Amino acid sequence: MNNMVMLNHVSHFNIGQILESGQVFRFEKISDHSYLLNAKQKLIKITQQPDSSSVAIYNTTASEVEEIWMNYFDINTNYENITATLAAKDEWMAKAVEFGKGIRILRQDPWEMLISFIVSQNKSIPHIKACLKNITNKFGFPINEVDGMGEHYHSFPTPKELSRATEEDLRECKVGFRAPYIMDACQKVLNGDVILNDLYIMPIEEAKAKLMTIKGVGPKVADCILLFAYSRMELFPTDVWIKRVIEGLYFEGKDVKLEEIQKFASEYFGELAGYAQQYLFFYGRENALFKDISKKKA
DNA sequence: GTTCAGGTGTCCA
DNA sequence: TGGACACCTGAA
Repeated sequence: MNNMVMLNHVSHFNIGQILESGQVFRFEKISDHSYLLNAKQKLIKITQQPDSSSVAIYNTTASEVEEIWMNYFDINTNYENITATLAAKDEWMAKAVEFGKGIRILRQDPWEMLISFIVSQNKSIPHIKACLKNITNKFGFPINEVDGMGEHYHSFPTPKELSRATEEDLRECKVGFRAPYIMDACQKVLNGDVILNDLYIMPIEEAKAKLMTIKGVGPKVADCILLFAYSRMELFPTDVWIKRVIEGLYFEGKDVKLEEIQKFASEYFGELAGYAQQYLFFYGRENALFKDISKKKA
């Protein structure tokens, strides 16, 4: 792959941690320090040596980096204050931040996040990735080939492209009972019931309610979309993993209602709740923290 | 064979 | 208003 652009002196950037923290699905690890990332209708390879502040992006140009990837990777946000503030909360946060200090919250495409997190419900991450690959292969258009990869990659289908899919088509992509949800999302976006670009400036509760008019979008999926596409950092998407971690760390392992966890996160982490969620999720999942709690309670 | 996975819609008290 | 329960699918 040619056309390499080097990013130098990037702090709080670890490509492995960024991609493995559960916010993005269309990537592959291709070697120890290299990842292939399919996003923004591009295919790039990213290579970063351990603990290096230099990041090599292949198959791109300086102007693309300026126009697309700087924003996508949120390079201009200074994570120094964010990590320092969160680490000062308590010793667990300090550990979580230290463990995932190279995490950044990406600025991804709202439509792709909408479909991705509809698919994500009640699925494991490898399965989510497989379903999204099926969908892109079937309904996206081919993008540039990669040397020696022997595989064609496809862009994420637009609402119009995906609206061609029948329920049967979608079930062939192994999305199961989520097929009608995807069709409803296509329809509401295409007919203007939900205008994704409007959500950037909409009050947070209104934006969330708007997303939840789509079938298959509940509070957790809406929070993920608003955090990972719209950078609404005050949100704290609460899934089974993060629920266990919060219960384990801050509620003595007791079963706590969703609302109570959200209330706690909002009061304790404030505007940084979304970042805290990412650090805790990554820390909790990589270390399988409190994985047994739900079993013991049952 | 059973259970569980980054939840949500539906039904019923 | 809130608590069960089912739901595609496939991996463990």
